[in-house]
Amino acid sequence: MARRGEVLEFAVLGLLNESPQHGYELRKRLNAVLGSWHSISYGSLYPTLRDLVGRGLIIEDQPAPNEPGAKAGPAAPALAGRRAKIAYRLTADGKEHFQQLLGDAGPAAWEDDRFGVHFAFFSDTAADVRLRILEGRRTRLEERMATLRSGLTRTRERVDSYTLELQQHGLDGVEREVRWLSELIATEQDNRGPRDGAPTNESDQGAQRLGRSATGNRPSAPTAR
Amino acid sequence: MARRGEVLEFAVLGLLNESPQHGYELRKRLNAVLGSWHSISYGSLYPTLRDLVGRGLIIEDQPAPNEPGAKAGPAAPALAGRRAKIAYRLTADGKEHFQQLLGDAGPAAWEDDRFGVHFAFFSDTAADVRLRILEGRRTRLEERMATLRSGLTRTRERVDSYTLELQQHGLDGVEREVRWLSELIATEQDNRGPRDGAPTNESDQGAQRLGRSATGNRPSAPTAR
DNA sequence: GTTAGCATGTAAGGAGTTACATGATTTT
DNA sequence: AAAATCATGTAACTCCTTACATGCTAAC
Repeated sequence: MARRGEVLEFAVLGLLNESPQHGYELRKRLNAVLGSWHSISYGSLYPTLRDLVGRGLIIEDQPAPNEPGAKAGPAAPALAGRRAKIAYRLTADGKEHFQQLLGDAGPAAWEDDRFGVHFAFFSDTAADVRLRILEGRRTRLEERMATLRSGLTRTRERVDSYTLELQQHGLDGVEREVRWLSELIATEQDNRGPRDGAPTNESDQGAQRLGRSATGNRPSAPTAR
Repeated sequence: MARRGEVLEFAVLGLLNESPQHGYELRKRLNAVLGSWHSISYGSLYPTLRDLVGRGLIIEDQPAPNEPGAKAGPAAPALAGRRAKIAYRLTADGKEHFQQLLGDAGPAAWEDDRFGVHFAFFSDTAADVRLRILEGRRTRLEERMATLRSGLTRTRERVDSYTLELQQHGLDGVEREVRWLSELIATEQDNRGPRDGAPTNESDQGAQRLGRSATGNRPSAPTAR
């Protein structure tokens, strides 16, 4: 069944949940959401869209041509013609499916590849789910930190300096990630702190002031060090 | 021609350049060298080995049945039998090819995927090549930093806080990477500073004291170094 | 004498990319 | 009218993983 990439699928549903769009537009937004690292290509996007259509999660919204002539319609100005833009939007099933994905706070949500997408749609995610994902992610990274650290103390003096440097740099990176998550978690807890567990409303506050105050990194001028 | 992954191939050649090994061992070392992130599977490794054999870069060294090949193991296993371990080692061609890969300081060497492997074998790399790779890498990342920054100032206030936070975090990460590279570059230049351009010897000093002195991150004692 | 771990391999397929092919719209 | 850019799509291929299949050796 072609089982197209789950991350890509999730991201597409999320973007279409915000507003209907056509493929070309979608791709650009996608590359922003999924980070600057790996950029999705059309050869990947369009088959995914077709797959989602096939499963009834999205539908193609062909902006009504003047004459729905399948082939030979005369090109009316603006948005008619034989090869019009295809705007995709979520079906009811698609919305439901997306909400279900959003609600998933299980281990899958804090894997390396998945976490980014989940985070990208945190504004649409329930506060408690956000918190559990952040904490799960942090635990996962703390485990990795422990592994890296023991690896480092074991191999110290046994490998050359560059390898050591690389491993240390990797460890530093993970530590930085953990600090970041801890800040986010603290912010989340602060914001729901006094008000107790009751969620205020659907897309609640809490995202409004993730002030990047005393982070520790980025001390002053960014480039001119 | 099956053109197996270039990174994997490079790493295998590099490890076999250090010492002949068999596949199982190789895989573990590989996962250390390539970082904890993506771990190579046998389904990937063995075909690569076969490919390298086919191209005459490595050969299979089947240890003679009742002659143990001086295995430096916990105990001395008398290994015999029809299905013995296959130790791979570089041929003359393989050594030459690896040296050629090591000498490449071109753009390919500072791509995301390639840089790590190049760095892992820096001890075997000429000092000037090291420097050019580090500087190229830094330039690449500075470009990315600029892109991210302009993206951030453009979209600020237009996207939700979580997306912003994610983008800012990504930018911070790249900045950190650039600082790291700058330190490494400074160290490299210090070490060859007085002595001018003449390389001292094959696997020269310079890697010996990459002191992670005043890095700025890792404020206190991480492991008790 | 059976479990656990070492060791080598293969077949199928997943997740994407590149390169190509085409057409529509806007800008110069 | 040419060029650039927007827009959609396909075929072939790459690189890697999963799951399987096999057999050897050490330890309990």
